[in-house]
Amino acid sequence: MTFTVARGSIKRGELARRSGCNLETIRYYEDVGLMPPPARTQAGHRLYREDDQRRLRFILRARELGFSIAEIRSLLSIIDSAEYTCGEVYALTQAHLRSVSAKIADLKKLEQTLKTISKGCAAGSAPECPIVDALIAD
Amino acid sequence: MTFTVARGSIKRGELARRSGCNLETIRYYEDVGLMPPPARTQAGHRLYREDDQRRLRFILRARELGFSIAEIRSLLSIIDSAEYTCGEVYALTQAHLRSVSAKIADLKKLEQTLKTISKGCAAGSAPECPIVDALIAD
DNA sequence: GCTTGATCCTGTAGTAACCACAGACCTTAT
DNA sequence: ATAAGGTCTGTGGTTACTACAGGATCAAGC
Repeated sequence: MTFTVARGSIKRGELARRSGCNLETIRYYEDVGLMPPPARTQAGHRLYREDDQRRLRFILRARELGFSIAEIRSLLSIIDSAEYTCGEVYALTQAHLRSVSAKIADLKKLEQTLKTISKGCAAGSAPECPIVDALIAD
Repeated sequence: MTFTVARGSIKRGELARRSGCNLETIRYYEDVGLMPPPARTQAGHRLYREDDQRRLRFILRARELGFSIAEIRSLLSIIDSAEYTCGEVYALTQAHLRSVSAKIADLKKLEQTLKTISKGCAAGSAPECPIVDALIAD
């Protein structure tokens, strides 16, 4: 007896190839509840449809934009609710934007400090190092 | 029989309080080889001296500046070598500075993208969301 | 019908940099 | 003498994956 895979359905390896996602990561997203448990073949092989592919694309893009798994879970649960409003998605996006901006500000301060403490350094062969001094000082 | 703790030596809790470091983190830094195994009391309680405190301050400051444990290990091994030269420390610092600057650049691009995709959003109650569209689009 | 190589399955362990807890032991003060 | 608090060790949890190991299944060729 032969079973044919449902029209348009693909297995995990193919989904990984198409999305550029790591094979194991797809299973991970299923484990943490971002991807729904997919249909299976008789033998237990996962079968993904068009909308699974769209959902994975969404997740991957959101990750690229620095959203955490928890944030994406929130985004998806909003979107999954039959009648989501754009305002909720907007609010989450703005919150994330604020945290990104804050991180940039922090790193800039850090960059400045690193520049300052390395300024006094001749990078020479002398054992006196203003960088080390700056790191030890309180 | 009574043993008195060596003059100036303090135990882990006191070191944590003075440095602002978490108690367990001190043990962690010992485990990963940033802090040397300290002297112990008869009962096995750790005893830290002045230079241990300086070393911990160095580590904590370097962490604040975003150096990884591995980077700090390198810095410390340079400094620990009897005759280190300032040039080596300088090189590591510059490398770190470059990676910080790169991270800033990345985050700025991200910030820009987030601003762009949320610009078209009215944050209204309509179920059409340009943010979601942007996240799904490839 | 059978073999071979690719793909798939599951569960587990590893990564970075910690933090927190349990259960035992020690110290200090009353 | 005892109670409170500090310290010890080992282990498990966190985030977002990635990488196996060992076994089952699939597709193709002979």
